[in-house]
Amino acid sequence: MTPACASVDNYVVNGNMGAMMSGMTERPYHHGHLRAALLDEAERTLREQGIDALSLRDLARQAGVSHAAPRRHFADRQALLDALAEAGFTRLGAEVSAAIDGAGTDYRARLQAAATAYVRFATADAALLQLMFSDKNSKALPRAAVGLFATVSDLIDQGQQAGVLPPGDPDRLRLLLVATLQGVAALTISGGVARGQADALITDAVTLFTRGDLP
Amino acid sequence: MTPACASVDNYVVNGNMGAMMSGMTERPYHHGHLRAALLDEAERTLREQGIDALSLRDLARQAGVSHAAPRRHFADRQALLDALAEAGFTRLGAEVSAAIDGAGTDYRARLQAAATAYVRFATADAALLQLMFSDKNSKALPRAAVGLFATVSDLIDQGQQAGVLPPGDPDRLRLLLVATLQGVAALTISGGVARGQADALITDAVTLFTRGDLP
DNA sequence: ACCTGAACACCGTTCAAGT
DNA sequence: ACCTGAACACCGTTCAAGT
Repeated sequence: MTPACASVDNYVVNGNMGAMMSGMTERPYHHGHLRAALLDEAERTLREQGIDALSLRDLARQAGVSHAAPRRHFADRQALLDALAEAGFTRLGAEVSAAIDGAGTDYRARLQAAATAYVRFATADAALLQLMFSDKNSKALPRAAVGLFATVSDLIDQGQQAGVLPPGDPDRLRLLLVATLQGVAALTISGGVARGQADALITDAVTLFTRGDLP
Repeated sequence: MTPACASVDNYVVNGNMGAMMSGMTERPYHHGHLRAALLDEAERTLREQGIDALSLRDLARQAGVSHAAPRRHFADRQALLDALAEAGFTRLGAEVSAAIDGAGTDYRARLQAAATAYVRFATADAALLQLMFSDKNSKALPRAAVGLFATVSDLIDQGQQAGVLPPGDPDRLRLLLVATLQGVAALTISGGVARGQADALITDAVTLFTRGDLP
């Protein structure tokens, strides 16, 4: 469930307020994992409570450090958000890639699997996806999204070579596909479409791109 | 600094005439237009500086009232954002509708005009569009977006009757079209595609939906 | 190198009181 | 009915100082 920060998990601060007020003198903390702990906790807060609930002071509190300590690892709040977005792109790219690899050889099935993985990520981490596509990291986006775009590009190439996708500039087709997936995700997140409708939308999009007959 | 409140011309003062003095008086503000002035200024701040720069206290300051005065008209910050989103949907619906009406009789031209109007709105008011499709107003969305959805539904019906759009469930086709436009807008806003690319993307989307040949 | 504690300016929200 | 002023709790950011 929680990616990143895998090998080092021995600190386990089950942070709650009163536990470290007084009494036992547990202060060996230099903490050691502060950066990873902050990112981990931030990702969960983002998922469970949205971006408005994400506060540097609160994260520091939950990590058991002073409110100024995060400054060593993130210059400001935006730097933390940028790091979250970057990690999000890496994970999204990996999940889409894994979905394609596990989808067998039929091209439509592979395309459908990629689209489904994308929308699943979007609904499970709506706030994160919105952060990833925020206009604030227009510069950081391409750097972290390279893997995802490469995966989709390969998918486009395969489809065109197999004659299942329409011919034409593969870059434009890739952008259109990503845009469509992003739009389906956005509408699903915003409540414009329900869950079952989302699956139908994905199917329709795949059908449209592969020039099949819409139902 | 500026008095703002310029484009407000159809508010109605219900039985509060005593507060409005004839002649130009600068000071005796009960203000009279506070709600409209706040919305006006908020929309501009949103456009020019983004949602993070939108503060109730700042809006009150610019309107020349105390920081607690907005409370009379908006229960909290979220209520203001909801009102902005609702007004946004109304305006977006009107602009798309006008674009279609002014696009002549050729169906592809009408579809292209609608798509262009949508993306133009999205790039001109990026923060507002993100607000409109935020997951926070999942309930308020359908109410205000009805006009827009009806316009797009009409467009779908025309296309299917003319045989230019593929047959099938018009509701699903409408969702797919809106999702595609939303995705193109999102990618354009986030900097994933440039301006000229956006136009090409729109053209490709229209071509795909109308089953023409992609370039 | 990493972290603390105090300080500053700002914010949203509440509420008694003014007019 | 509409608005003010003070108050509260919270926030991001900065900086001298601790270890």
